[in-house]
Amino acid sequence: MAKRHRPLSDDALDLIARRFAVLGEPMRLRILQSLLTGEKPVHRVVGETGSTQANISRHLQTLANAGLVSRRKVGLEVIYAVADPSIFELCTLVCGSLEKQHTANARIFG
Amino acid sequence: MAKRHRPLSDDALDLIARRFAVLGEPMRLRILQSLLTGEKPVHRVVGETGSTQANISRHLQTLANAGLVSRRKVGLEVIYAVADPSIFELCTLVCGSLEKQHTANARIFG
DNA sequence: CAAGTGTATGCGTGTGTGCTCATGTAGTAA
DNA sequence: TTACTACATGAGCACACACGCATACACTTG
Repeated sequence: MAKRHRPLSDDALDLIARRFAVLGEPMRLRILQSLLTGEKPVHRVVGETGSTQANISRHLQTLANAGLVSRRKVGLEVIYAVADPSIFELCTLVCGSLEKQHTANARIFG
Repeated sequence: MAKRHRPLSDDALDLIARRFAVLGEPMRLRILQSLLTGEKPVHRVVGETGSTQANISRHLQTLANAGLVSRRKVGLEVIYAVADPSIFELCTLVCGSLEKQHTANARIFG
């Protein structure tokens, strides 16, 4: 621990930014939240998110390309699952930060 | 701790996604990395990032609107500083995840 | 006042991408 | 084979936004 940070290369920053960008779409977060309760086929994610099958399929592909979800074919269905649990740590961190901002604003404007 | 997660509302997911999106631009990460070594005026960030003054100014405004950096005017200069240290925890988490993916890929393709 | 420095912003452009509609592809079952 | 289900994908549209250029604004100094 307490490792001193050298500045990251531009390529590294591009990769990090890319991951953040993938998580920066509300629909994809909804998909991940749907997968939080367990792996499921596409049509179930479609049902839980209330979006189009085409749209969900594309977002799932984006998530899979980023290595955030895994793909497994079973008969007719393609079953997706969260492949990188760090996602939820990230969301938890952001939630905490947002709550802190909110209470700070409440102190100012409340 | 070990609080069970209720599903987040769509509004909450929008806020979280917004924060990820703000961090999802390489240039903004470079700006934050520049501010990592301490608060500094705009023109110094411009020098360290090698981008345009107009561009940096706009990105800094985006970061400030998201509450990630603070703004402080001193004479002619406007001095920005990181306002939310959780940013770096987020980046550290992502870095760890990316490294893990990389070594996994190395095992497969190496 | 005028001149110079440091930031912000209006405008136009190009690019990326989220969404929908329609169609294609794979697998199952009759 | 045909018919049906589950998923992927091509085409087109619309919108957001990163960027550069020029200009406006804020502040200091002469």
